[in-house]
Amino acid sequence: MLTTERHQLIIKTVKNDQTTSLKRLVEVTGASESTIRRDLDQLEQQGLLRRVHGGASLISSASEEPAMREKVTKSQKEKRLIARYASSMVQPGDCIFIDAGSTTFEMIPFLKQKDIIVVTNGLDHLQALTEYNIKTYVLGGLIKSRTGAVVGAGAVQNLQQYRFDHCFMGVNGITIQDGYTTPDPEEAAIKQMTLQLSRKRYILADHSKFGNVAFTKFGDIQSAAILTNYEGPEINDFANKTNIKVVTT
Amino acid sequence: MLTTERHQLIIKTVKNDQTTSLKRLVEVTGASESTIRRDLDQLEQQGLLRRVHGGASLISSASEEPAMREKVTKSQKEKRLIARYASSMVQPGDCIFIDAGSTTFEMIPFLKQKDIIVVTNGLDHLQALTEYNIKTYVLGGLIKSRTGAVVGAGAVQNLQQYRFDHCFMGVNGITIQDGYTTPDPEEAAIKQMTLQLSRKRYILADHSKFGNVAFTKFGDIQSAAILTNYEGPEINDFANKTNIKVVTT
DNA sequence: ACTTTTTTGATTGTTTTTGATTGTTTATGG
DNA sequence: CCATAAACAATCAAAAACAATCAAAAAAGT
Repeated sequence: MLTTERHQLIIKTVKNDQTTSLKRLVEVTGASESTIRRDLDQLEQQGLLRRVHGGASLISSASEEPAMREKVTKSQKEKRLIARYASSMVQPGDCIFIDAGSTTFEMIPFLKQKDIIVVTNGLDHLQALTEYNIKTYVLGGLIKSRTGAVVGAGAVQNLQQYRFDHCFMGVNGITIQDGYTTPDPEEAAIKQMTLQLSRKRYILADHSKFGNVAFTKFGDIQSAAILTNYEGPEINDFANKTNIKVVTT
Repeated sequence: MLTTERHQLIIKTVKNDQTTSLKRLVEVTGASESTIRRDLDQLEQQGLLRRVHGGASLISSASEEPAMREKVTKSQKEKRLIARYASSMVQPGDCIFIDAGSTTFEMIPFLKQKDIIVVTNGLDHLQALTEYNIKTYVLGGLIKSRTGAVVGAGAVQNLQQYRFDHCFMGVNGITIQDGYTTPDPEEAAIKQMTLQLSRKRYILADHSKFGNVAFTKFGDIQSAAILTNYEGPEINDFANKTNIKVVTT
């Protein structure tokens, strides 16, 4: 049986039974426990079901959109890999900031049951965070409708009441010369302030971000550590300036 | 039987019987007393039922708080009618506060192209507001995952930087004696502060809210105008205390 | 045909869940 | 008020489920 076939079968079974035991899935598919566990991990990552002790259940909310969830793109896989590594930096009890953006969004499933406090300016993140029962604060301020991010002077001010163990930021451009850059000055202001308020600072950037320069700079290279999957030759130049972790698997 | 399944079964049984003995739950689920006790602990923690000596009962009505998605379909037509009238109070250029909750949510489509600024503490409102291209500020603070509302001390503080032409609030209970009440003290604090910051104050309440008293009071009857579809005889008593508009069509 | 990569299932030790047992608290009837 | 029984919380060891690891099998690439 093909992996994708098996995934389909699992989803179908869970949909049908509302909640299904791992043993039953082993029976239905004929695969081993290990394989089913791996499958459930993946399917949960894709938001198609929820793992529970002993099996799997439907996603709690009625927001099940079987066809809506598109297939995982390549860049999404890269982002998820980086996000997974980033999440491993987070320890129980930490207070962290998660920036708006698609890369940082991928961190959320990996933060489940970490017993942490999250502050974010990404509206898309909120639903996911609360669904995973993660204690979440939203930054107050103007909503930039195009990106679903909270920005503006009020947001910067609101931010200053918090202090973070870690912050995880997205970025649009990284070069040695120009540091970290992003198109929107409003969002840059948030990022800049967040960097100041955090003990440990991480930039999440897939390979496509390297060598680009966007409109607004929000930090020098050395102002944060870089988590990436970029393996180009210039990596060493960056490594001389700051911590950089290349995530490959 | 999976833990999740058993939890579902317990909730279903309690909902059905209003109050259930531990022994009965042992029979129904086939689990041991110890397990059921642990389950009840957890479910009580989640606010889904209340433990009593010998078993469990439904959450008492005063602090009951139906989850958001249950509320939506209930008496949506009534709410929409009230919400439409409420929206007609809003003039171009106004800055308004829209409270979290299903009734106020219905206002949003009627605010399209009004050229206004909206502040809200309802996460569910945000997506709708931005979709209608309404300039929106979100209140910063802790997210209460059950209702999707922003609450907490930070939120109250954050609120104080704003002043509103109008505020539109939901409510759980209205009586002459006890004024406006709501189950959650945290949300009540937000409502109370909002009332202070607004020039014109409106409570949106369908008929089911009249005569109820919830746990926390956030205002006297005269502290806001009431918009409702309730046509009972006591309406005149309320009318003596405050402005009340009965929306019928 | 051979190497490399991916997938799979078995095995490991660890964590979570469970039911029995303990002694303590609470309700109730005399 | 006391005695008694039921309900309770706390503890513990067994069982189930788990994540992590590894080598074999399958698939893909050369």
